[in-house]
Amino acid sequence: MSLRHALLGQLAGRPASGYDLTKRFDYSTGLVWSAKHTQIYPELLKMAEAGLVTQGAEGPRSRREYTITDAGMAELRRWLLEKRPVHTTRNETMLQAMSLWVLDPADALAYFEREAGIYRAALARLQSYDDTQAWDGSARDRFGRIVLKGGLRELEGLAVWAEWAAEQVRETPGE
Amino acid sequence: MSLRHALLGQLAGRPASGYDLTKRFDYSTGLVWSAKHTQIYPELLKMAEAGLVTQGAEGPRSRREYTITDAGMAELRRWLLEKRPVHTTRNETMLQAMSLWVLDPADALAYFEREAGIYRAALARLQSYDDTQAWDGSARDRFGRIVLKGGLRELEGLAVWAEWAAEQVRETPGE
DNA sequence: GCATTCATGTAAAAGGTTACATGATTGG
DNA sequence: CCAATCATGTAACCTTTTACATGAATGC
Repeated sequence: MSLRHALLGQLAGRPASGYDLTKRFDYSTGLVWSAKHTQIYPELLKMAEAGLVTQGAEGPRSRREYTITDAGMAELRRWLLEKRPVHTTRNETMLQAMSLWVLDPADALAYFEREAGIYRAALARLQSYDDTQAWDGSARDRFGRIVLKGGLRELEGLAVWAEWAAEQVRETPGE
Repeated sequence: MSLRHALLGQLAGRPASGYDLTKRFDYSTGLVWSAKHTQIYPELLKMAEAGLVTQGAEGPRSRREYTITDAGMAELRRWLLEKRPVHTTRNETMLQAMSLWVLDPADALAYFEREAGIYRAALARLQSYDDTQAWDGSARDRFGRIVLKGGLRELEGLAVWAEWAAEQVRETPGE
């Protein structure tokens, strides 16, 4: 139930609505975990039922802000201390890359070049997000920064890999 | 429907049984995509119905080998050429890392140290797999090697990141 | 003979995506 | 006034995991 804990982690910082949280899953949090609003709204309702969050007063356009409770904070801590993270990764680019030998080398080359471009663009986008962030020295900020640096490193690694892969295909075109 | 194409990609190299494929998802293929036998067996049956693979004669212990058909190869190529890979990643370690500021610094430090150890161990395991592989010069092998190098790079990046994160926590222990 | 590995499946539950649906507020 | 954005939700479907279930062959 990682989505629940992802939401608790966000709400531990400050109260937020489902809409706010959805937007965050589109950029900062989404770097690391993804979720759609169709999954977030029902989950927040269930979390309120379970007493992990409380619904505040309704704002304009029936905006509902959720605040984490003591029980919610306790559950978040329990998850961090007890639940070992799952390390299985899913990388659809690398999954496709494994099978590219069935294509013409020119198509495989185009594949890696396109992917390299996508990774470079994502890297540039995240870099500029990093640059525009006003980092205070709070603990929350420091850990946010640690994760962001991890994301930057990861994207750069993938970009370099895709570029190297393209080079490999270029160097050995025929069988 | 990535599982279906992951299986087609494997079968494009040589025929295999559900059991063989399951084992591969535990190490080589599993680096990039994961699946359990409970998902693989029904999927192979559906793929046979769809004419993408054919079931060979039964071996000992009702072992069933599947061979890719021309239609299966065509579908694999179509997927590689037309389906853009999904780039959303899920990294539960980084998801937890975002919230570690709610814990005592000592617990956060222990978290990163443990993760660094896990990544180093996974890296060593994959490195030795790489070393023991007898790479021929075939196209299939070359692309397999490209993906393996990508996996090594990724794991090393994560190990270095976790070590750096631990260092960050050590350097700024209090608020 | 017995433990391990090989080998295949089903069913229920959980997690996640896509399609559908609605309405309020803000800014130009 | 009108477009864009804010804001919330349901239902159907697909994907993935967990639990249950069974039996044959191999190696010691």
